[in-house]
Amino acid sequence: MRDEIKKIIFKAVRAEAPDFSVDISDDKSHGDYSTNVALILAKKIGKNPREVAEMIKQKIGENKLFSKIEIAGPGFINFFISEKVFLDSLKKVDDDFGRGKELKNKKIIIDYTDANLFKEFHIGHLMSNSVGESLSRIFEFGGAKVKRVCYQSDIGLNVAKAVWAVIKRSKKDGNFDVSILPIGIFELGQAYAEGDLAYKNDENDKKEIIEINKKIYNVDLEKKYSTFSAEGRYLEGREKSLKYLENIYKKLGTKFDELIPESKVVDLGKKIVEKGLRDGIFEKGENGAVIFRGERYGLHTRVFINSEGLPTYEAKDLGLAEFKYKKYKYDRSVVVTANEQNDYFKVMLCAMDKVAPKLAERTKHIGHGMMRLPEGKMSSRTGKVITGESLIEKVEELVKEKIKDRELSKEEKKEITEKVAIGAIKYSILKQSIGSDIIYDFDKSISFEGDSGPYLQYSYTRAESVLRKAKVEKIKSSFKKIPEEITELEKAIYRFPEIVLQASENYEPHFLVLYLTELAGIFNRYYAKNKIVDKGDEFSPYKIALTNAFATTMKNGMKLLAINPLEKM
RNA sequence: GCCCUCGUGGUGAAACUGGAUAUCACAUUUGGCUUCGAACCAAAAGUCUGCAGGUCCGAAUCCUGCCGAGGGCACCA
Repeated sequence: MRDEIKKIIFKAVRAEAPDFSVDISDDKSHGDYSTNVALILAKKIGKNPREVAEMIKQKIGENKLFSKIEIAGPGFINFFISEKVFLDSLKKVDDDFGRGKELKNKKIIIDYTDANLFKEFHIGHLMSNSVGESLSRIFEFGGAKVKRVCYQSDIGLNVAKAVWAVIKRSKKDGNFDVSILPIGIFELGQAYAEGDLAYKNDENDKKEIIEINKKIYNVDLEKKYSTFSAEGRYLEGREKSLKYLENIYKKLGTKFDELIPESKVVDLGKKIVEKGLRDGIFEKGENGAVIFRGERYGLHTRVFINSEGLPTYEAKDLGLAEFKYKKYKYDRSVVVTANEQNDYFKVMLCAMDKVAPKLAERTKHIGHGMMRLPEGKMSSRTGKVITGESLIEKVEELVKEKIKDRELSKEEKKEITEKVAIGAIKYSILKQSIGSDIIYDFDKSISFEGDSGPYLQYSYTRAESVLRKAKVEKIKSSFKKIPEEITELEKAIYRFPEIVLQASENYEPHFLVLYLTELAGIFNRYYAKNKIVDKGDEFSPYKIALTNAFATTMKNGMKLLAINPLEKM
């Protein structure tokens, strides 16, 4: 509708059209949509805005889309949409309602979660996953072909540190002790912290870790190694980590098309940098490291190949981009990480722009906010983290407590517990704009009331419950008899496709969250005021149709957030 | 020291990217389940947007300067 109105205005003002906006009015008395075109145009041609608005209004004349056009305030033009428009759209609501075409035939590869093998899955990964999964679904709904990938670190100094500690722990008096095998995944997180500490504090340990790092770089994943070798320990831990992560992804509703291990892009990245070095894009710095002078572009210098001759994260990222492109020939590549990497990405993308401009052009980095503890930053280096799992478990406990007296089967309770908990967490992450941090305060950030995941789920469930009752009472939905005046609910449902588009264009799921929360509120108010299933009411079939449209819209929207709709809760 | 974010009722956020009377939720106070699910609804009170200037018909949003918080700045990812 917004575009429709824009077109109409364009037609009315001809070539004079300046850059103007058409907005959804937030105040009912200002109509459904409003535009500032007259204000901007007036400035340009030096006339009174209200006069200009009047002129435009005359030119638009009659249009069956609008029931009324008004000029208000300093010169806004307010459009009142005719009820027929809302009702026509209401009739079309189905599982595809909201589906767009703006990304039709576009191939998008999206990279998110990026958990590390040999480290625990912490809240940051949970955030990246929620954001990435939601964006993926939004892009798909907009018509894109989406490939979900997860770039997982399975190599590099961080891994070497963990492996070093694991080796140390599985030794007794200098020899490997079989009884200490195998290592649990929880120990891996601790192993990393331990290895990191040793790396900093002990020169000898540091040397050993660097040795291990080199060995890991040369591991052949297809080959078998002795369980007692560094390579063997490494492969075992790798296997365990992968399984552990797979479970979590499943619970969160993500199915990756491909898990790309860091080790796969190492050589590719190194080659790109070496070529760039010959072309003068990179240069040799102190100690023979290959660096990129970001200062030339207002950024900072970063090391791409370290003095040991090993590619760093930056080189690997170049390799990763090429790897992805070779495989998927994407039109757009989206990378979701925490915002602490924003500056890093600027430099890396700047370098990429020099060595592979086509890829850099198509790449978009999204830095999501970080989950912070009230007392400061979480760090896996110090072992001070909240794991994703422990958070989910904690929330599940609360849900269990809430539904313990409900008459539900054991299976139902299990499903509800899990889905409500995940929904609550996802909501709390997605409700604000992507870049801003969340202060992790357990009681406040994960809520079941008001602005919350369960609020959405509850409203949907309630609507479903009403529809079930309608079936029992044998009242069928119908648009034959429509009340004189339509309500806010019809209008709100109508807006859904525009909101989806807005979320897609801005890479911002929170627009959707805000909208769905409002939609749920409108339905709940409607529900409180109206008896929907009522044999004595001639409008009952229409109310049921409206409830049905609401439920479908809600379901479509929740799916885009990867929050599960529930029949019962 | 340099660079990048951000500062909005007591708390957490929003403001459709420069628009109309700054929204929403939590918490607080009050009212509503013999009637389709009260994880709900209704009502009250509470912010003129860190501070000081500037641009504009119009600023939470843009510019300048302070104050405060967070992040990043060569061999971690």
